[in-house]
Parts: sequence; structure tokens; C-alpha cells
Amino acid sequence: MDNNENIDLIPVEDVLTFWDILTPDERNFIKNTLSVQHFKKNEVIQREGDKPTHLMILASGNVKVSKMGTNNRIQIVRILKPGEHFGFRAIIANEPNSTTVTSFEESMVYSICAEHFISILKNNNAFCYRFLEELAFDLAKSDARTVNLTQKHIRGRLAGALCALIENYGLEEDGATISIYLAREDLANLSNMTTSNAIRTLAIFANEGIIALDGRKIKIIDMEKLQRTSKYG
Amino acid sequence: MDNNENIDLIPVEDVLTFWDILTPDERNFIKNTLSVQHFKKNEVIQREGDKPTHLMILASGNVKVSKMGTNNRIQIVRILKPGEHFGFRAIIANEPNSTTVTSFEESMVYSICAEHFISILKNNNAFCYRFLEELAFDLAKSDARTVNLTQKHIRGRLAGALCALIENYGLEEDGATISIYLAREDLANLSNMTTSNAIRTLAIFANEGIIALDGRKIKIIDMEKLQRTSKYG
DNA sequence: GTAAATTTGTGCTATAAAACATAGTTATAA
DNA sequence: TTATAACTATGTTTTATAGCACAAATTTAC
Repeated sequence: MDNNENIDLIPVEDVLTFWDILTPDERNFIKNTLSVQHFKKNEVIQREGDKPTHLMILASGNVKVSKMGTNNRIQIVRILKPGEHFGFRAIIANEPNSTTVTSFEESMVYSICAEHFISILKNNNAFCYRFLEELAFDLAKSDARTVNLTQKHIRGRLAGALCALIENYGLEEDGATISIYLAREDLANLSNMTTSNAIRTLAIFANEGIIALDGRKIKIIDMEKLQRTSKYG
Repeated sequence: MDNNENIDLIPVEDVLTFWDILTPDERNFIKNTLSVQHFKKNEVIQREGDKPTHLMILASGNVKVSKMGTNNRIQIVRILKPGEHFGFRAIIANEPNSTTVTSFEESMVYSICAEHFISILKNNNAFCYRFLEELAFDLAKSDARTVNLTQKHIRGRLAGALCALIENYGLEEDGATISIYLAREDLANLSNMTTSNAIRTLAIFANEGIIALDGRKIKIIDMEKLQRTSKYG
């Protein structure tokens, strides 16, 4: 596996979405100080409450960002795909991590030391602005999620989560199967419900011809009905 | 009333928390282009879905930031006090406003044209970094609110909202009365419950000796019990 | 290849909270 | 000052969903 790491590792330039706005010096510096880490399935990459040490960029795999709530109930607040960053909010706010990041599957992560990251933020205005934009998008998404999770009923919440997954990960070549296979429990933590209810409601959706299930594969049969369910329950 | 406006208007320098990091040119420019608006109680200052036109700074009064959810149910996502900004997230993300801002009470608002704001962001790195920090704090608060509202029961949610109000607005000279008087409906929209349940639960808290009620005034009798209720319901 | 553990699936029960109904009370306007 | 509207209060009913129990299926470990 260690051998494979090097083989399918995506080069920095292709993963870092902010590569274009770095100066040649910054690029060299990052290339020289960047580190790569490999994570197995279900490994914790970053823990809520810990001091943040690195800006991290997901090179491959998928990770979930979650918060621990009451009675050890987990709330997944977002899911990241390759090219997306994490760990920077806490660095910028100079606070402990407010979330835990865990790999869903085998994942590769590039990381840039917090001090270097801040130093670039404070010297490269365009870089700083890029992250400002990113946080502006994330904040709106977070507020929207609050409303979705608090005001919709179970059917609407689950349908909404499925729509969000499609938007984020897209569909496979068949144009129907969602390109990420989550455990029912993760789906539940994403939609703010118990695992039982996620399972039950998925079965109901399948019965109604909205989706078809094959293990963790979810195939969308009636996209319009799914979106209607997300809106009206 | 128009006369009073000028009398108790706080000078720009004292309201703009970012005044210190502006260049002399920027300060002059802002002083010359800044506009002031007066809002009566319960007026909409900025509407969800509209194009954002100004960075706004609350000079006096109190405003609520809310989102419209399912069945016209309103979710208050945060409440601002003098010195706090709003309207900048949408400008930065170049999106329509994701929230509606409404005055609770008579309020004065300074506003800076969106183009000028962006221009300063793109030229003054320290200014940009200041807003980056602000969004980083707001994002953590939003994620935390999601968990609070989705995982706690009614008692915990309401107690949590009261704690948040105390943290934001403080107590009056008596060291007990919360320094903001909200309608039961606003308290409900803040805690994700129906107005009936907010009223009912407040009455229960009063009965249990946690608070004392006098119209919209809420007096904290047992702070520790309130915090315990926020955590454990 | 078998045992153990985990995940998935389904029914039942208990309960929290919304929805509804109705009345009293306090602001607001004419 | 009275009429009207808005807000506050409380009891009852209904419903959504968490919690529990258990079984089947699948994955993981030895």
C-alpha cells in the first residue's frame, strides 16, 4: 500500500485550487514543506477540541466533518471531496478545532503548516480573498443546513441529504447511482435522525419508486420526486 | 425623530471596528461616501434573495438575522448589537442575500457601498484578514447552533437561547435582567419551537425558580440551573 | 472456514412537541 | 375612550419520531 501511495498521488499543482494565485516563491516554499499523509477507512484525521496545526487538502478519498452533540450523537456538518480544504477555520479563528474530520474511505491528505498558511494569508491579498470567499460560501451553507435540519420532517431531511450528496459527488456512468456509498448510520447523522429511521425511510422511498437500493448503492429512479420530497416531505 | 437622529448618532470612528486598520485615504473615502439610515421597529433592512448592495454596520438598536424555512416558519440565525456588521457575506460570495435582516427596535445603520467595500478588501490585506476572522467565528457559531437546535429538547433549546442572549447583550444594572426584551415569538424563532411552547416553557422555568418574568423582561434567578438546563434539558 | 462483530431491516411502544382551540391581556389606532 | 389588533397564556388532541427489542444479513477477524 505504501508503494501505491506514490503511484496514484495527484501532484500538488492539480489539487491545490489556490495554486494559480501563489507567487513563485510561495510555490517553491509550499512544495518544499508540504507533507502527505495516508489514512485508512474510518480514521480520525483531526479531532474536535484539539489545537489545529495544519491547513489540510484532501488529495484523494472522501472525508466527513462532524460535531459531537448531546448523548454522543454525531452530527455530520459537511462531507469533502478531493481538492477541498479543511482545518483552516480554526487556524484563522485561532481556536481549537470545532469539528472532527474522519475518513470514509482510504484517503490521502496534503498538509501545510499553520504558521506558513497564516503567513501567506497575511502577505498575499488574493490568497486571503480566496479563503474569504470560501468561508462566505460555507457560512451560507451552514445556515441553510440549520434551517433544513430543524424545520423539515424525516422524509424531507433524508431526501435533502440525498440531493446534497448528488450535488457534491454526482452520479456514476449509469446516470443514476450516487457516486458515494455511505453507511446507513452516516446517512442518518447527515440527516439528523436515528439509523433505524434512515433505514426505514430509505425502504419507503424505494417502495415509492423514488430510489432503488443495492447494499450501500443508491440509485435515483425519480429525481423530480426526490426533489419534491426534499421540499415538501 | 429626524432631529434626534443627529443628536445620538455615534461617530463612525467609534462604530467601525475596523477603523484602526484603514489607511488615511480609505478613512477619508469612507467618511465621504458613508450613508446613514434610520429604521423603525420591525422594519426589514435587507431581504433574503435580494442582491446585496452595501456592507452595513449597526450603529444603534438591535436587529435579527433570519431565514425563511418550510411553511413560512422563520429561523433566527443570529442577533446583532451595535458595532456588528451584516450584508457582507453575500457581497463576498457574490450571491443574493441568504438572510433577512429586521430591526427589533429603532435602529441606526451606517452603510458602505458594496463596490467600495470589495475594493478595500482587495487592496488592504489587514482589512481582508479581519473579515476572514469574522467569518471564521461566524461559521463555528453557525455549526454549533445547528447541533444545539437539532439535538436538544425544548427545555435545552430555550435555556440555550437565553444563555446566548446573556452572552451577547449582558445583564442590566441589577445583574439579573437580560438586556434585551424580545417577543415570545422571536424567542421561539430563535430556539426552533412554536410560540406556544416558548411561552409554556418560560412559565415552567419561572415555576422552577430558574427565571422570573415581568412582561418581556426576563430576570435570571438561578444562573447555574439555567446553564445545567441548557446542557441537559 | 467458522465465529464474532457489525450493519441492515422491521415491528412496537413511549413520548416530545406540533397543531389546534380558546381565552385573557396588553398595545395600537381611530 | 373605545374598538381592534397583537401578544400572551394554557389546556387538549394528534402526530412524528426516538427508543427499544430482536432478527437477518453481511463483513471482519481469527
